[in-house]
Amino acid sequence: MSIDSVHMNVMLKTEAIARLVDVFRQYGYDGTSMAKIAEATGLGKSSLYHHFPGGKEEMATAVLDYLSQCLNTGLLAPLQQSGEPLDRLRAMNRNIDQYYNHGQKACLLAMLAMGESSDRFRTQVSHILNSWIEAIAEVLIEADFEPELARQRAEDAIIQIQGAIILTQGLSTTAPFKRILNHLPETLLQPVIPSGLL
Amino acid sequence: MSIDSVHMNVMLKTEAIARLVDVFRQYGYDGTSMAKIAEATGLGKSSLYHHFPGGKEEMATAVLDYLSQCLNTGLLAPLQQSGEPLDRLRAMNRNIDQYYNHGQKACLLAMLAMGESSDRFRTQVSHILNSWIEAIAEVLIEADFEPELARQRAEDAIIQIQGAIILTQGLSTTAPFKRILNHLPETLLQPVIPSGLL
DNA sequence: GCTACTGTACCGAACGTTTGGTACACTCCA
DNA sequence: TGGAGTGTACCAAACGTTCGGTACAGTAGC
Repeated sequence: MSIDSVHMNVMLKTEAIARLVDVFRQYGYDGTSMAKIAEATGLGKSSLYHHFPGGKEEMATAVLDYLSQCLNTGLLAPLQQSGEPLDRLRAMNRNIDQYYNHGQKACLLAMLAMGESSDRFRTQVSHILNSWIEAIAEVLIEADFEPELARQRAEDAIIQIQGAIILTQGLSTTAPFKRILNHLPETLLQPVIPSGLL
Repeated sequence: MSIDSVHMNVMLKTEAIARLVDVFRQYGYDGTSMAKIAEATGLGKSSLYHHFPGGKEEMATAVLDYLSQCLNTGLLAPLQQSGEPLDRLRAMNRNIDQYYNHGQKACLLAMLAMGESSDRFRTQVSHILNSWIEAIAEVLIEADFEPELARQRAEDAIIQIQGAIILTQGLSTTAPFKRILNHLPETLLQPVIPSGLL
């Protein structure tokens, strides 16, 4: 096998995986049939089983791996650059808004975290969520928050993003998602209110 | 048909529906097969079609109707009673914590709001979510919040609950759900901070 | 009070279709 | 010429659904 063919394979396979992301997150694991997979990738069954001997489950696993990589390069990288914490959080938000199409696109993590198939992908889902949370928490720690509070607020960020997606889909309005995303950076960096003020 | 037999039928059918709630919210719409439905209800497949001529889709619809009724009697009723707003919100929270088993049980609304089957149940899901939001908003309006802000905070409550369920399932920890639920009543009633204080 | 009829609840078995997955011969390119 | 990749045909199993039929309670007519 030459270097070129290796590159070709990787290219084509990752492109197929990239197309599968949208299929799985639109229909869920059970709702995604081999017919839909074949149509989305333009590949026949035999080709699919050639690239993914493990079948449907391996495809979903590959999709999660791909998503984890996208998370690192697209979402977390901006967080780890230099600059004001507020600016870095806003950069992440722009990517989130684009990726989820203002909350109209379902979240694959949520689809696989809930439901029958949850056990199979629990490890991967948990890993991706933790990476995301920790990346946000580190920014908050840099902004002089206590590590414990930083972790809590980072979790809150994910909670609000995921919840906003559900509400956006359930109410067929992008308003909640946009509002949450707009407030998120300032909310995360909001100073702790001394209890004496209340 | 006698009165007794009517009552028998209604009883049995709603009991079947009650059992189906957990099946649908555990496996999702696509993941719920007629075999699982038959097992959960103790009825044969053909008997199910006697009660639900519309098949699987009618069963899911019935489950959503049942859930809407449960929401009104179990969650919203405490909100509409007399008493301090804070106490009423805490009463709702206790029911939520119990119903979702500390976030370990998936939310059927979320399962049906996302995914392939979303279009079929959009109307019902939207209606249930709106009822829930409006019930919370009314409590906040009674607590002297502006209607617009009350609606926003009520939406935030649902967002946080739904997001917390996802995170709880994704991370296999009930900690986020418990923390969110504990803070929720106070957060909802937290006075608006004059911008001059920041 | 007996009979015939009706409606409801339920079931086993089968329906046709789709599922995820396999076997194998073929092409293409190094 | 040999291995990677693909198209065709195929499989058993499961899918949601329908069929024909049984059991039984209630009702009406005689």
